[in-house]
Amino acid sequence: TVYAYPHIGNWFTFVRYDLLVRTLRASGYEPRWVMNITDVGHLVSDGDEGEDKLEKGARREGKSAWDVAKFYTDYFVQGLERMNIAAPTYLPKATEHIQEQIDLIKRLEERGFTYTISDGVYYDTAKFPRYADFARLDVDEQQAGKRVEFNPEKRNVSDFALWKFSPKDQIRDMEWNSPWGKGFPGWHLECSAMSMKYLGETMDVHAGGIDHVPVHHTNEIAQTEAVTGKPMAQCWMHTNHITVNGEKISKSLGNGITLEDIEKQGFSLMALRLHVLESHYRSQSKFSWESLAAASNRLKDYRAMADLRFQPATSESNELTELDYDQYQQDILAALQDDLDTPTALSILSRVSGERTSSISAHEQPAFERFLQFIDDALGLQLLASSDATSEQKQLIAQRQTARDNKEWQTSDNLRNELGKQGIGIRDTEYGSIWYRL
RNA sequence: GGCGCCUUGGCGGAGUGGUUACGCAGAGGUCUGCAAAACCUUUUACGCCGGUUCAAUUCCGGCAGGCGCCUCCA
Repeated sequence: TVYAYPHIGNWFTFVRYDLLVRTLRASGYEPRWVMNITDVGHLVSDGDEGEDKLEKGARREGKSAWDVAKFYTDYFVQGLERMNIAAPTYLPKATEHIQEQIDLIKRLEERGFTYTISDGVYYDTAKFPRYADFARLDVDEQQAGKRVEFNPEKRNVSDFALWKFSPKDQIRDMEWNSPWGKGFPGWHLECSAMSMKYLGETMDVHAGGIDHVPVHHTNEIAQTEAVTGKPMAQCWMHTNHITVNGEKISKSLGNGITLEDIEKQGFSLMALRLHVLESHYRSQSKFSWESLAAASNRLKDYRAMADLRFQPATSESNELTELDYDQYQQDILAALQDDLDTPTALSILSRVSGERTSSISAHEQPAFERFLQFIDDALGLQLLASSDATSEQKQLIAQRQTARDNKEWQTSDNLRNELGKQGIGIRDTEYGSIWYRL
């Protein structure tokens, strides 16, 4: 929903979707990935009756709802790129599929699943007997109105709006004509309408946050399956949430850390990405600056390993034990294919980086580079994004070596400092001087 | 009130009925012109109480604590 800046909890989830796509690709599939943009507001009851998040956001920022949606949509798409999340095949917008949504309501209406009350057209969940099954809901025991005022016109507590009428005394930025009156679609509707358009009546995998199980996904299923009579998805993937200081992230708690905050603290977004992979998507995991720093250091090791491809390779005659990179690759892929077990995948990668700290052999270089390419494809850590040291820097390294050979320590240290200013560190190993990025 | 989840070493985080997860951090050492890095060694685990079992962190029950959902939310 594009009404505000996404926080890191959102990005955790998006990275996990990305891992699914990358794992499928590494396994020989070419998934069609649809990520829908909710650019028409949901109903809220933050005490502002008749307003929704987008309209509210617009008023807050002194713009129209359309401007707000566009602004945050653009920001979101850029964020996907910044986090190195594979580009979805389709990014359909709810506002561009109003007709499809109206058509879906018509089909539901024909089948007798709808009824109209003063503020909109509703879905009668009692007409869909399997309604509570998906989330194992105990609808009768759920306390209606405990947190939100219950609309007494609704037939059942769990009934939800398919089409909301615009308030009589108000002109909304976003509203459309429909057979039932001027208004706007309920927010569960777009997912059913757009998924059927782009993925057919049954999709292979439907992903989403764990929080959506009881309401949103339940409602999606009710809408879609009432019309198709087929399962909406073969498989559901629900990502758990992260907590910050033991609490969930929410705007009201003011702990919504953004990508900008991450960078402001001096961390790269790839460090954040690695941090996401360190926990399993089903687990509720914790975010802290300390653990992000740990991930950042870990990434530095991986990068130093990747940069070995620029260093002088050792001859084949030395004692460096050859590694079976293909085997490591297979093991990592197997871990990912096992319910996206990224923690295990990383433990294998760390084993390799622990073995390759100073040098690689000329003989294994091609396999090593294939391995790095696989890691970048599967995990998206951009290890191959770094470039070689410049020829000037390499010259300085050589000069320093000469100075050391002549025991001109002052000169040698000066050169090391100079390289350090350029972000290049030097380590003197048994294989010679190796540079790495500070 | 209803539904569900969690509790692992300094931090993060996997996993398993009997065998090192992994990462980060800490300590000591080797190496080094000095560093850095690397390498070696090292410290502390499975909330509490019962039960099942030859054996439980890993299964069962209870207790304590924490969290999530039942509003929009990743």
